[in-house]
Amino acid sequence: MADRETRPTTVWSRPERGARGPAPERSRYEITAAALALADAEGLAAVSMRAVAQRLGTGPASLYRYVGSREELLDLMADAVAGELDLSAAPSGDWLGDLVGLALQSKAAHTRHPWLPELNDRRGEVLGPHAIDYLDHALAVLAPAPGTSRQKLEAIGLLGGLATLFARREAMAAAGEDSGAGDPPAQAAHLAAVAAEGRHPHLLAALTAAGPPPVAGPAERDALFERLLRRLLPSMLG
Amino acid sequence: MADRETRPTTVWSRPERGARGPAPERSRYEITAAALALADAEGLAAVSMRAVAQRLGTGPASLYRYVGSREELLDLMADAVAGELDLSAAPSGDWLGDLVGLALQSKAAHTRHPWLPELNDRRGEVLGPHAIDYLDHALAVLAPAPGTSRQKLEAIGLLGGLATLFARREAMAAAGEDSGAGDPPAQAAHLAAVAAEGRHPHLLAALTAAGPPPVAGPAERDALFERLLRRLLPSMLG
DNA sequence: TAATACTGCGAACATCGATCGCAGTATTAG
DNA sequence: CTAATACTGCGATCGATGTTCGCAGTATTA
Repeated sequence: MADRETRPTTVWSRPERGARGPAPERSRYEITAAALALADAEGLAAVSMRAVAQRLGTGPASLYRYVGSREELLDLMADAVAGELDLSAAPSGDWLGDLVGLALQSKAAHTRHPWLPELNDRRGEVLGPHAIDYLDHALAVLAPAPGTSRQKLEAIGLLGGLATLFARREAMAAAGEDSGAGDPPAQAAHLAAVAAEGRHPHLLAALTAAGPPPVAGPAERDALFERLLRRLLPSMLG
Repeated sequence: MADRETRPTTVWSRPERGARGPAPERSRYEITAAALALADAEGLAAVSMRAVAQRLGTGPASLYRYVGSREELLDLMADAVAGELDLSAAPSGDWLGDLVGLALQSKAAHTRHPWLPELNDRRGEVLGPHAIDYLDHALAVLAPAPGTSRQKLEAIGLLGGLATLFARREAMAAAGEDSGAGDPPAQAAHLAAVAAEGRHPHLLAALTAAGPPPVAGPAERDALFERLLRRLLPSMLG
């Protein structure tokens, strides 16, 4: 009559191992690390249960003793990245500066793990322990700031989104011509060809005037990001 | 000796149909429309070649006469949404106002098609004809604005990213409690439980103080978005 | 009229996430 | 000490997915 275990919902609400049988030969951590390495090396699509299993020298079915599904593994990966952030610095009182520091760290994490946006786009994202630590830390930083709790939570959420956005744009700029394009040689050539047809005069002008290489160093990029945040955040917490 | 057709690269660089055989029974447009309807109704994951084919009353293999791969179909979908934007209004001279108008349209499109971010997160996104029209239009709007062509292209790109970001946040807020969570009941309960353990005092305080429902209407949301843009864009084109 | 280049599409393949069930092992109960 | 229990590892397998092959039929070209 017990209705079939409706759902423990998240990885973290289920115990890592039972208390009865033999000791597990692997751990969630080990599996998550393998998945992270795979994603960093070959992209998120390369993180298949089979590939992760092979990397650990076992069969795909074995992984399901540790994670309930691939989705759960992705949740673990996201939380592992959240755990990479350094929250050890105590709030300094300069909440804006502290928050900007968090944002820069977050942006750096996205640069380290370009597959993060793809991960976060899944609906119903789950907050793991590290993400919760981050949230609490950010709220601690914001304690001396004005604004309601709801405003602060929204500001923190927006902060993460902006870090993602800027990291993505910087990655694109680094990979060649910008303007929303992807592959520099092919895409730029295609754009130029289309523009040359005459129906897009402004595009043509912009492309021919593009002239000098990007030259914007990472420090400049961070500066733009920081300026935006310093302007935006106070206006959200009035 | 011809090296195996390296790659026509995009859907649009390949002719829609050959000149020899029987007339195709369907068209790229028809297929794209079916895919769009499916995505709107059941999400992007529901857009499988089989599902699209079934919706058109044919077999999966037939679709490959129109698109080279599922990826190309996704490109077509993205460009179809770009085609939903109304670019008929000529630049008014108030470039900031015109640009904000474009951004609001873009945000609305993301609200209409919640699967758009998932689409755009694929690397190497390809600009179709509608996207190119949009780009040229935005550049036309920016003609009287200060700044280099590169700055303008970057501003336009950032604009799109911000529209995506805000649309996502609004969708989350509409779907229940915010704070970066997904499923309101389960996730909020889980958060509260964790916070109650005592190690996250600021989170606990924020959650218990959350009090009144969101109440922010869509007009207010648009206003926040617009304020941000009006402040940010001029500083990017100095 | 013959050659050609296309169209529609059933059948099939590789790969994916996930489940089942069995053999083996550690814990617990009596 | 023994039996019952609840776990672990994992080969075999399932259903779904994107994609390809090859054939029968059709319109265009020579």
